[in-house]
Amino acid sequence: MRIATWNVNSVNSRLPRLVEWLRLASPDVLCLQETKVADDAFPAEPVEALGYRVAHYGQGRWNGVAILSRVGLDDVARGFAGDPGFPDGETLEARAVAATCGGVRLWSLYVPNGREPGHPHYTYKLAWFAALRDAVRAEAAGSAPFALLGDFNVAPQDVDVWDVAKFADATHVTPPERAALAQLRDLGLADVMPRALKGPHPYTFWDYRGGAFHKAEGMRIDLVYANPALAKAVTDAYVDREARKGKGASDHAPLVVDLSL
DNA sequence: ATGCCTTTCCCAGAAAGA
Repeated sequence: MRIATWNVNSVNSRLPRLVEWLRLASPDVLCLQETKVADDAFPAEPVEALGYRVAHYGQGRWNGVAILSRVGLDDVARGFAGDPGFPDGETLEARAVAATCGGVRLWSLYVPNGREPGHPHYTYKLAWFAALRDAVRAEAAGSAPFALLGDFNVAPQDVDVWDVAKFADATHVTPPERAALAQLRDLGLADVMPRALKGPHPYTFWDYRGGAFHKAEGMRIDLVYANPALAKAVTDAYVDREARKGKGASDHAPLVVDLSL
């Protein structure tokens, strides 16, 4: 079974590349983030033509997450209890969707950016992590394979950014954000470390600006956090940086995990 | 270096991303 996660930065803008990549990589399940469409505007037809079913949770201009599966799509959950919302609990954002696919429980996550330390969005990011942890605790502890996949918007370690000195006073590397990841791992989840297809670092994101991709100025912020039942089944994991090349690419590359369940 | 690019809203330029 092949599962994958990809922040596509607009599913409509990325549709030709998404269809091409589904054909090339042939994942059984693909988690998408930043679809940037409402549920009724998701371009399901070309995806369904390839044999996938779609669970989408979107809201239009921003955010939006989905799970595409050709091995079943059961018990879909949109959002989670305790989501703090932004700017308040009256305004929930479409950042989490879950489904059970072929007996594997998977969450597609788009963690809030945080903008800058001390910003209300940063406070929201940390609260969102804490609520997510509580919401998935029981599923993670079960005997069935389980994983959180998506754009976590945190680089777990200094080696996960191209130059940590450039991130002084910036989000994605602060101790509270990394502590939020550690608290997820404390649920018994393991960071499924991908191999890089080129170079030493399995980055998953390169900014559009300044030729970052060609200068290898990337970040590993798209992650797969797996419980023991899933982690022990991993046979391979890699970042498909080919998908970041050329015109019309997302600023994120897909992260692929192969399982022998 | 207060940007660099890309996307959305929708047609002008702001907001957001990370």
